Amino acid sequence: MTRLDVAARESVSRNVRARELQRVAAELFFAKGYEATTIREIAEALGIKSASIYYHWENKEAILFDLVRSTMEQLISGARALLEEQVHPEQRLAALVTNHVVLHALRPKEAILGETELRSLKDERLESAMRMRDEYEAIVLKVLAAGAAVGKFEVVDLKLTAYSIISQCTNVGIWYREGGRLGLEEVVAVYTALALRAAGAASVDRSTISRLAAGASAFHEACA
Amino acid sequence: MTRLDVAARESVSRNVRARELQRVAAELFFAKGYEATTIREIAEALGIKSASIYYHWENKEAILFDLVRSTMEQLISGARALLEEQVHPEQRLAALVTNHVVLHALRPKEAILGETELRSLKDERLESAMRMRDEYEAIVLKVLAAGAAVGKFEVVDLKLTAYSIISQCTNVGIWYREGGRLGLEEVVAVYTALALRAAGAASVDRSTISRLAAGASAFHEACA
Amino acid sequence: MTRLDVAARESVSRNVRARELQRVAAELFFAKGYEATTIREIAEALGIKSASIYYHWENKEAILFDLVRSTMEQLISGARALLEEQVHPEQRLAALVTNHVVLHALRPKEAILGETELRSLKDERLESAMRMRDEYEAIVLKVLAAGAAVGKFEVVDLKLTAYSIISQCTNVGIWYREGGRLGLEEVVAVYTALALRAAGAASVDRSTISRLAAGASAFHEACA
Amino acid sequence: MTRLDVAARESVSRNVRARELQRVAAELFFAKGYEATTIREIAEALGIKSASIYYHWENKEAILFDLVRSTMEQLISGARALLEEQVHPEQRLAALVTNHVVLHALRPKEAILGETELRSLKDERLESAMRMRDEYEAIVLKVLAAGAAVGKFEVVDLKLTAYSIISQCTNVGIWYREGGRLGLEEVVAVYTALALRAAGAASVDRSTISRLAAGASAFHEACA
DNA sequence: GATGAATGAGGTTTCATTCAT
DNA sequence: GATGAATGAAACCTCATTCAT
Repeated sequence: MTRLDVAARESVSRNVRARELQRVAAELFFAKGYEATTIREIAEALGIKSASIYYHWENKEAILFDLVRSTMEQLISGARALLEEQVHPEQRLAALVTNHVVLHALRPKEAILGETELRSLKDERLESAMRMRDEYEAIVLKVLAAGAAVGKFEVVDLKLTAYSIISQCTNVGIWYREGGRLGLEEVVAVYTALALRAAGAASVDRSTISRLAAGASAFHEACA
Repeated sequence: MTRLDVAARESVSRNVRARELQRVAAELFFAKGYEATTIREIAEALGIKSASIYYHWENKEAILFDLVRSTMEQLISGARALLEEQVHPEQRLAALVTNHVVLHALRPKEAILGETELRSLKDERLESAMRMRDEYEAIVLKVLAAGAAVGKFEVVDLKLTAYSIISQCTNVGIWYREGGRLGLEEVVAVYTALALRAAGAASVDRSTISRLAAGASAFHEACA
Repeated sequence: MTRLDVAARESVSRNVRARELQRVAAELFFAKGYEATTIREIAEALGIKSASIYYHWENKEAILFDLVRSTMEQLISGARALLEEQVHPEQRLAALVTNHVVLHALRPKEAILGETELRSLKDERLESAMRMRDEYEAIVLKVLAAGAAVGKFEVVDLKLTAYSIISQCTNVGIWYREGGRLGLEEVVAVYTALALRAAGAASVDRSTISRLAAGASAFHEACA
Repeated sequence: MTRLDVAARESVSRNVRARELQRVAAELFFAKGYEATTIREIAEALGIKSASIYYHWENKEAILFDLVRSTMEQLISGARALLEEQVHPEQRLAALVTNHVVLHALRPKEAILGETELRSLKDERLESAMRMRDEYEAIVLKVLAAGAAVGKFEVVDLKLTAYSIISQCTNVGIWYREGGRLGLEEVVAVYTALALRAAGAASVDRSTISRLAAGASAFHEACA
């Protein structure tokens, strides 16, 4: 084995550990909340001792922050990627909704932490997370404002509509389960319809939904 | 002073203490979360020692449960009271939205705990709280279903629409502040419009909004 | 029992606890060092659980600081009290030495912590302790300088002589034990002789030593 | 390169590493104390990982012991070397003081550990270190006793005088810095004067001081 | 009604040390 | 020679809760 092989394998194994911990921590944080979850529980779920966690992470808050940051980054970059190919305001809004819904459906536990556990972050980590959240909100607001500006949307209140759309799409993570009553594309279709209604916009046809859902799924599955 | 007078005064002062604690605890639970809030902090905010809390409450969980129960009861009874006078599906949905928005605007800290801190309740208390939540959801679902049945609503998906409406109305507690950009009636108007759009329903006129907002305010202020 | 009685008894019992802890902590810090002493050991020596320590003290550092502060205050106030009655430079220096030696002989474990464990204090507590140490050094320096100014002392180097006298007197705590080879007054006599030699001063007669030793003993025993 | 050359080179590089670690460890132990210093800090200061320390040293205590032993050996062998050439009691005492002061001035951090951190050693290492300390004390006592026996010293108390001289000379390490108010020879002069006064002895002339200081400096610099 | 004092349980984190590579 | 990863032990400290007064 060459030196590079060793380095590569080490890097892989480090990533594997990190991924594993993120999965386990997200599960526990989602189920019990960050504060109610102990480092020991995370370690036990990983099959290691709690002290070993500290070789990889600075402290408990860093674990939460890693999760929040990585999902927020994925949310934002997914939004940007899907928006790039859309021109019409309705399709742009549909793209945003699809991205949001797909991420929250595929990684519900991780994705929701950015909403529910932000208050457990402190100082720089809190600021950093809030900056990302603001960045995402700005993207949504911009799409709504642009559609309203060209007369395609009839928005009751810009900010409140944005909040409503975001919060209703976030909801998907609470109830959606693979193999449930609705397939992922159908869920996307429902939330897109609701969002377009909230924006006072015309609906988009099903083929657009299909295309967007496929794109979003590909993007977010590649991230995992 | 008769025996009864003493009892009455004690009961009143007990209620006063209880109200005070509920206010303080809601504030802290809202700001830091239930798990991150300590009994000592609550006691300090009340100007007493932590041991004294246990004269009034069985334990920490009971404090949370009291808050959750009282706001859920208020939410449900408010909804029933406002619905009683409405006949048309649109007005009935508007009544639900108004009730929800007004309660969350007037008592944001208490009202949101039923969403965010439910998972800290256990056993019977958790079941009891979940039963109330289900009861409230059933009311919303029934209004939506009735409107759809008579062809006044065009609902994409019953359950998802209900969730959407509830979650977007709950949002109001996060940003609404008395004396802010929008007055309470305007906020009600916005959320009613959004909810009617989500339900695929015709809009209601402003005078209805005014009447409902006034009724809901009266109801919930009387509770406080 | 009246209210005042209760308050008095409580205050007494609090002081008793505090005294007890200071004795026990001084013993352990002296024997093993501050860092090597655990809160549990202190608690066990007191017959309580480690958590109980935190009802009385903010943290471990506060225990050390309490010890350091109280002995430094006693050292300084003892020096001031004994100096008040002395006029001649030799007697003033003898008074300083007597005070220092007696305190370190009576409370060796507490007294030495201000030298050996200062570095474990941090921030304000460290600054506060260093301010007291500087204050004490200034007293010694002033006495030496005054004696030199009137030609009664022949000081090789002011600062180094002060350090030497202080450090050799501090030494007493390491070996002196009640009932040992030398009685307290004899020890005072030895260290006074050494200090006067170090300062290039005439010796003082034994009756002065006796008087000073008695005064210092009375003062410091009253403190305990 | 022969086998022996390799061994020699290894031995040299091992010594270089060892010297480096001793310097770094002494610095940290001096600044923060042995207990408060971590193996990781030592490793970081050396630019290696903490696990690597264990290739060179058995454990943390061994690092401290190595430091204590090497400086104590140097203190004792320096004392013996300087005493060899002195005959008169005053000069012999001056030689002891010079040796002590010079070592503590040149290697203050290492030298003081034998006083302050002895209690962190255990079992054989503690006994070994205490034996060396006793050996050194015996040398000082012998010089004092010999001077007193021939009537050149007027000692108040043999043991206490020895302790006083040792402790005041040890002090030099706390405040002396190269390039400060006093040069090394002046410092030696001051402490020699103080020691001779403490012993009730006549002073020695400056040329003796110069000679002793030069000899001690040469000896201890050669050790480094 | 209130609280001083205490405590059991357990939390996060640190640290010296080990060992396979 | 060096280190990544892990760990046992234990440190400090927190907190809900109890109970005698």
